[in-house]
Amino acid sequence: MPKSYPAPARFPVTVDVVALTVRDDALNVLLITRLIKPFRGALALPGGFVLAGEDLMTAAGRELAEETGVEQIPGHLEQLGSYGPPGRDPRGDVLTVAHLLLAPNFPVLSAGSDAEHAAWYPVSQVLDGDLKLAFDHERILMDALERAKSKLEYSPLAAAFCGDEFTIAQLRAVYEAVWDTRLDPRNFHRKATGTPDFLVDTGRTTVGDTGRPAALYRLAEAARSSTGQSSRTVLNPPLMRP
Amino acid sequence: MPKSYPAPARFPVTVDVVALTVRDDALNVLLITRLIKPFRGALALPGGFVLAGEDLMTAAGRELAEETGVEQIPGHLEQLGSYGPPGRDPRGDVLTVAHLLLAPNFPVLSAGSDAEHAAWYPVSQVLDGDLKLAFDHERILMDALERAKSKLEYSPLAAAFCGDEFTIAQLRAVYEAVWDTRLDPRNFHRKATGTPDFLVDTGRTTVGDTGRPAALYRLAEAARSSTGQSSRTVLNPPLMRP
DNA sequence: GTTACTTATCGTCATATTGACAATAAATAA
DNA sequence: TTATTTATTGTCAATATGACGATAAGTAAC
Repeated sequence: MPKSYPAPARFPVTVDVVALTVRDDALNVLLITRLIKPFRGALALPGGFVLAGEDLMTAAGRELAEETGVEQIPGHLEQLGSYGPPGRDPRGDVLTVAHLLLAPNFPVLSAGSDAEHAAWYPVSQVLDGDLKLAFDHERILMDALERAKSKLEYSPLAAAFCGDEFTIAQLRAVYEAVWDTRLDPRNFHRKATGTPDFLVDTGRTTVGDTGRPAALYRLAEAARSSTGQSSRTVLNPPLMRP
Repeated sequence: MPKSYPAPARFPVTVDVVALTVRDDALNVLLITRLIKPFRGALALPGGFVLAGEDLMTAAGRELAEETGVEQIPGHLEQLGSYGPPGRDPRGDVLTVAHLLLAPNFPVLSAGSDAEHAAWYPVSQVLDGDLKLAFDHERILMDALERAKSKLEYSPLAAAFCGDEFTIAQLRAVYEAVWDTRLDPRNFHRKATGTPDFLVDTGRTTVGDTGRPAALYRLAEAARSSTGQSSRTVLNPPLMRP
């Protein structure tokens, strides 16, 4: 690619992770409290520098692991987009590749005193302006939210917020939290169970809860293989926001 | 974001552009013939190094201009995604931020002998294996194609392939070329003209062509403002692939 | 045990959208 | 004037959606 004349500038490259989950029927995002120089004490997305020879997705997973203590990537991780370099880090031109993690509510390591403390925060607090984020992380979060919302429309990725098995109501709660709307339980049930290649009935049901036991479903195999960036829609027709 | 221990590696960063257009009812991609070291003589996506202090989108537009001679960005440019660093460039770890351009059929500069020669190539030739691309550019192209296909479903971006004014048939030809399918002209007409905030009738028509003159439309103002990455769907309900 | 309550699931119906295809409109070509 | 071509308007059945009634199957209260 180089012509020859422009000096191939080199940039520090970081990966950031917008980790989303649903806790208490509300969408939450994982944030760390910065302990060092720029924006010290402020909240920020977890992330860090990409190491030489390291894959972007790997780096994102590693940073997530370092700052939360999770062993395996606990949900669906995908690339969101790249930001910068200019004007986003007071230390200079830093390019960041943001990632999106959709995961079940996993516990974050209660870090020791000198590690950056990670915790879940309701997204609504950021939207309301109650929480300020460092760098351009608020913008990245906004892009992540829009991505997550639209992903739920055309892909089976809502299930990434649930465990391996889940009820239709739990799946609906995910849609309601991410979209910040209420959905009719009966119509949602019809749509979710009626969409081909989406859910399979495990035959088992919940027990002990109040109300009628709910059937437990899992993602269909066809929906599980939605790996790379360029996976074809599975939800057809899509499940659109009201 | 840095802990302190891992040395913040710096990477050369390039931008690549997957420029797509419709020529003779077929989807084409802009490729350059490499004149230098790695993959010399092979076809590749236009692109080049990001300069210090330069914005990614700006860099993509600049590289496109340098290699085709276009003055202004001739269509819709958006970020596609980032690739690498490891294992994609024999010269070392290079991170590339791929971009997607959807544009009308614009003429490329017939470059002099020592400049990299850019030209349109039917995408089908790449898909058929008749053309081999340098680096991981084939994979990037595949991702771009899937992105373009899905963009046409829920955004008004098909119009980016047309000029300022266009007929319904021209718009349909875009969908047919990108999706590689045939669409019923009558149903398409109904859908395109019936979708709110999509098209506005200019009142004028084509002249001189064979057959009945067609009404000329332009993009509605609401659809024009679909700028950033996170623009909300305009086509609602979407126009899905068959 | 019954009865009340709660959540899950099935059913109904009007409306909107889609796909298939007939018919008409308005130009050019013969 | 007639044939040909492309554009545009309709029709109709099948499908999907939104609103909401009714039933099922548990737990909680008495």
